[in-house]
Amino acid sequence: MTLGDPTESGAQQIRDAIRDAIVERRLAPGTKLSENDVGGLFNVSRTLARAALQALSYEGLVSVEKNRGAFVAYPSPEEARQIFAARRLVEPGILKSAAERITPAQLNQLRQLLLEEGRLMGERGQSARRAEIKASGDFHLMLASFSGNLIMQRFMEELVARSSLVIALYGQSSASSCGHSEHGDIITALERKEIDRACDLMLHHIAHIEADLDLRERKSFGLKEAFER
Amino acid sequence: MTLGDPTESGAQQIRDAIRDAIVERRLAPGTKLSENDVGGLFNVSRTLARAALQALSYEGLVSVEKNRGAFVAYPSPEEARQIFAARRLVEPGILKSAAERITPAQLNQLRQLLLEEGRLMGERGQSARRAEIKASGDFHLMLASFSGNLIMQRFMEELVARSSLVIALYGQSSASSCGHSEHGDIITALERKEIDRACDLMLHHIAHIEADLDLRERKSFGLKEAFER
DNA sequence: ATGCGCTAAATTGTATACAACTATCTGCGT
DNA sequence: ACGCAGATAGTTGTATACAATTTAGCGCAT
Repeated sequence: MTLGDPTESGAQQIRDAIRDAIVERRLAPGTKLSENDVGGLFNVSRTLARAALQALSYEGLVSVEKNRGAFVAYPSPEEARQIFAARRLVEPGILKSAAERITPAQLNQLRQLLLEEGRLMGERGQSARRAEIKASGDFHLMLASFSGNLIMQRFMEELVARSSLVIALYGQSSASSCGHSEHGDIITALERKEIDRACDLMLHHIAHIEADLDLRERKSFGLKEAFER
Repeated sequence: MTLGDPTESGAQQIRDAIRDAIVERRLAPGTKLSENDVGGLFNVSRTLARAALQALSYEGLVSVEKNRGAFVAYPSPEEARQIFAARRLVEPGILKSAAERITPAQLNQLRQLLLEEGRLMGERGQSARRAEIKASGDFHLMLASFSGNLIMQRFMEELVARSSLVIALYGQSSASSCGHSEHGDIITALERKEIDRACDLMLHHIAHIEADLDLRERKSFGLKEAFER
């Protein structure tokens, strides 16, 4: 996706690794992320670990409490509501912008992603489930990248990542696959240039995801288990 | 010296101070911000200076180049266009959300801000001009805060701050005062519960600001600027 | 002068050291 | 057993030290 810097700095790599772990739910909300442990895991000093955690806090994925340390964010129900309100507010506009400039090749990319998503839906197991979560988010991110607006793209990356946290906390297990057919419907509307309909479908899609939320407790992996393979 | 929020860490204070300086145009785009200088200015070590600069880079106000240091962001014309595209995409939704929950007291706050803005417009001098810029941005930020969505509020803070940079670079001098009456029109529409009209006015307002920009590629500095620092 | 290669100075990248704070444990008194 | 003061260990906050890289300066050949 972003091929700006060929060499990602140390802290950025760590940030990305932890973010993936959070988004793919290997790290549960509320998990403590001590600077020593993080640094130890990646064989770097606390300096870089700390920088990575700070970066994640700017994205809303980690909350750092003064003199107490960093934790995987544990969004409140109100926060969750605001995250989805933001998505409802923003995604139709992104979709519209993307629809105006989308190419057949890009439509094909979306179809391909949908296929992959469907394939993963059929499989069982934690790892397939994680990949499915990621693919589902990637659909929205790909649309954002097609909008041609890097700022909105980055904002969507933040919203999708935080949504994953919310779903991890409050989502019901069967919910995540619900969106699949809706993704397909949106693509179809895009192919037919029915932009308003696509926006409408998107709004309903987001509403459906949100409607499936409910309070729920999840058990967490420890930090070490999340990264050892 | 400052007996502010004790939870605000040193790095955050420095970040806020530098951000204010950038938004109020006391620091010109492209200005080098060396960690030593920043630390020296605030009597802290490079550690905190670096953290503050990193934070600002996440907000898009500072660009850090690997092994080269941090500079006040110098948004390209394309970046400028995307910033305003993002605002057009987002602000109508924010306005709508705010309109649905706004109270008479809050409408009054907006009126008050408008008054202050008008007062500053009359004055001359750099400092009044900076205050005017700030007040103009505060109008949009206040609306965002009335939307009740903290995430959108933070996003708008970023967009308004970056807009200030863009206007500093590409704005024509007489332009910034244009928006004043439009702010008033939007408030009036809000008072009359004409939400769609308010959104329309907002879109035109943003378009007007953008239309006043001279988005020509200024790839190279003038010779004078290139050597002074 | 202009351009090139080299050395020296300055700046950033990362690790370590120390200070400040928090959390945990211990031992005592009740 | 319970609660609490104080010691102890562990964690974070900040400063400093060292390594890696860039930038600036200088001499030299063309």
